[in-house]
Amino acid sequence: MVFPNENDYKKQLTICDIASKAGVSISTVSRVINDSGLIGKKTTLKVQKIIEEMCYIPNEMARGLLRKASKTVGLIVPDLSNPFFVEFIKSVEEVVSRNGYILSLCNSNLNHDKEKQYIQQLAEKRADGIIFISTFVKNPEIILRLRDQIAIVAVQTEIEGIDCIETTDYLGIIEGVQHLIDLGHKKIGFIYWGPEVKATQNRYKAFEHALIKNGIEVKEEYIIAGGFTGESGYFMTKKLLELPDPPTAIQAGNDSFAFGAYLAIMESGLKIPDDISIVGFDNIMMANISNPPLTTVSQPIYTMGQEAAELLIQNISQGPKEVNKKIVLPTKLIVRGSTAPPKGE
Amino acid sequence: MVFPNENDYKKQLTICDIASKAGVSISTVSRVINDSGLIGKKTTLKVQKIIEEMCYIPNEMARGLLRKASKTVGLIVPDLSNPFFVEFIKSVEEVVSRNGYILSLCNSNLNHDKEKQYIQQLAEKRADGIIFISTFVKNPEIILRLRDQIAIVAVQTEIEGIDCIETTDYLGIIEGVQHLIDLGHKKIGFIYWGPEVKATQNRYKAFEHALIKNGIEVKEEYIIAGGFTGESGYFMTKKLLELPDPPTAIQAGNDSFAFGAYLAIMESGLKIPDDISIVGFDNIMMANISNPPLTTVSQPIYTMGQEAAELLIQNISQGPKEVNKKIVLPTKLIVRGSTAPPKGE
DNA sequence: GTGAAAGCGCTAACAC
DNA sequence: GTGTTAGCGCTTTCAC
Repeated sequence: MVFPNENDYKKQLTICDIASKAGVSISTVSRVINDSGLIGKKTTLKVQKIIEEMCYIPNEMARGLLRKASKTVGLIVPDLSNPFFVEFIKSVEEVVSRNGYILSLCNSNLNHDKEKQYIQQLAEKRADGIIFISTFVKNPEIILRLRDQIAIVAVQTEIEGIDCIETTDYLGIIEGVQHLIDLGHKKIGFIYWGPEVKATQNRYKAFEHALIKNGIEVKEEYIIAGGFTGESGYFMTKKLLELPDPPTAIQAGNDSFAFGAYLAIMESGLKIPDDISIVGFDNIMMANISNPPLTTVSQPIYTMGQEAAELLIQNISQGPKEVNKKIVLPTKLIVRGSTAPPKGE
Repeated sequence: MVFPNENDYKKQLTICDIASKAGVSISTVSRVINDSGLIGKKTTLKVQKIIEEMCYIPNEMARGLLRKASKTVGLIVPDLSNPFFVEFIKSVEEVVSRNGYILSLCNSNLNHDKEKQYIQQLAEKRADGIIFISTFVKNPEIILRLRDQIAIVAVQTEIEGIDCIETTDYLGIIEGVQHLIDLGHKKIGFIYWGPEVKATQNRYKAFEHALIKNGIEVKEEYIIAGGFTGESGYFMTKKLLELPDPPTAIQAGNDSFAFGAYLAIMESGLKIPDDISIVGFDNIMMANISNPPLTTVSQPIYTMGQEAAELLIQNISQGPKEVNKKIVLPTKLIVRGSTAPPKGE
């Protein structure tokens, strides 16, 4: 180690060093840094020059302690291997950083304990706000209690008393399934995360709804839950294909699963959409460039991130409100090349 | 607003509240929280119960001010739309969070000013460490100066005096290009970020080297730089295809560009690999499931992230060392379906 | 215009 | 075992 004394490393310049070097008081330096406009031009210039020369960097922790703000917002996502969340992160990061905040990224991996631990950590760090997307939230009380200290926005996760960004995903799934039915499909599979995740539970109900509305029996073996990793779309589809009477079409709970399905189908020697049709959900970038291009239900990913971040920042500056806000964004079916009538029609 | 007085919101419980409620001193509470083992069982239990009941959350900013540690590490990436970086982030996040740190994600978008601003912000927050990957780093002095205060690890970016994680990417590109040459290609295009980014500059040199070694002329019009957004692979390839005598094969600087190339080629009605061969670089997940599967040079993405994070954490606890460490990880050509001999061979 | 001084919430000697 | 006290680096009244 370069420094024999552990404390020499980490010895940082403080406002006092600048003050004494400049021959002024620390309050003067502080005022210059925060350009309060109260300090004379000459002093200001002198202090600024010394700060520059000595490479002084203000300590945001000390500042934050006093101001009760950390200029940090946390973002808790369930799965980094799903491009949908990455595009969401990207748009949140953009807004947040433009407003001077830094993003703390927390990947819960759909693990409830990890999620809880992250919330605790963010609270200890006194994050100014937290955005959740598609989470478990088994214990909403934890979040509700934080609400008085930390601004919170939930995306695709309805929590009583918390502002949220939703989409018309219920209708979206119905549209997707209806498209399949209109093409002539009757044996339709559904692959999704599972009922534990609020965001997808809703989509399952929509799937059921669409079938029932069209007088099609809901077959339990066509519904596969439990996709908690990146490749689960692949495994869920394999299960579907191994069925004695496999479905002729699959509605996926998200595009990531749809592409997992692509792989399983390619492997089994079947052709999309000739042998089997696929409808995705989200409309991630890849949906457009895959082969065949994916028919999917689009969600306005970019707008969702933007709205979430803007709402959060607004909440940070205004404190908790009495009525909680809910923004609903539209979904839309986009027909591309992965859907066709079933064979023999 | 719920709270008429702005200060009531944000009023947080402190160690003092707990102490007075428990009828002990604040140091006792502090000791219980940090389970120093010095406090009697009965007192410990009593204090813990009160902390639980009152939902007290320690203030990490106050703690950090004293301990000179923020339990935060920053990660600066150039482009979130490239899956390579996302996989990298994922593996860094995993290691970092397992060690009790929180990840501050900074997307520079290959913008030099933004990168600089992020570094400043992370320094102000007193991040315990920073990981850079494939950055500009126009002014290494800034980083070098921070080195005494903040642990730093650079990935695919050599900076004098900074620990780094490299791969044999020079050899990797040579292997990729050699594969193309061995197949019979002589007209080979190269699409990459550009010479400003150190990580890719190196790959360009390797490309040149491979051609020269085989006695093939380096044609300037076959080398396209300037891919700074997600879709640039697409645009760069279009330029290549519009040439009067277009290349029969393309070596891409990364897989993201390779898939942009796929799109441009599909659009122009050509077939991969029949009409044109593509070699990627990175071996992102998608390379395996694309159609055709992408021949590419793999980098051990997951290991790179892991090694970077572990090295950083080690540096954090040990302080700067005299000799800087350099870890070199292997690349490997993976031949899949996107390469074939040129037409008419 | 500028300085002195009182904390922000916490940890860690140092006492007893 | 537990309490007292002195700061960590900064902002912000309140003086002058």
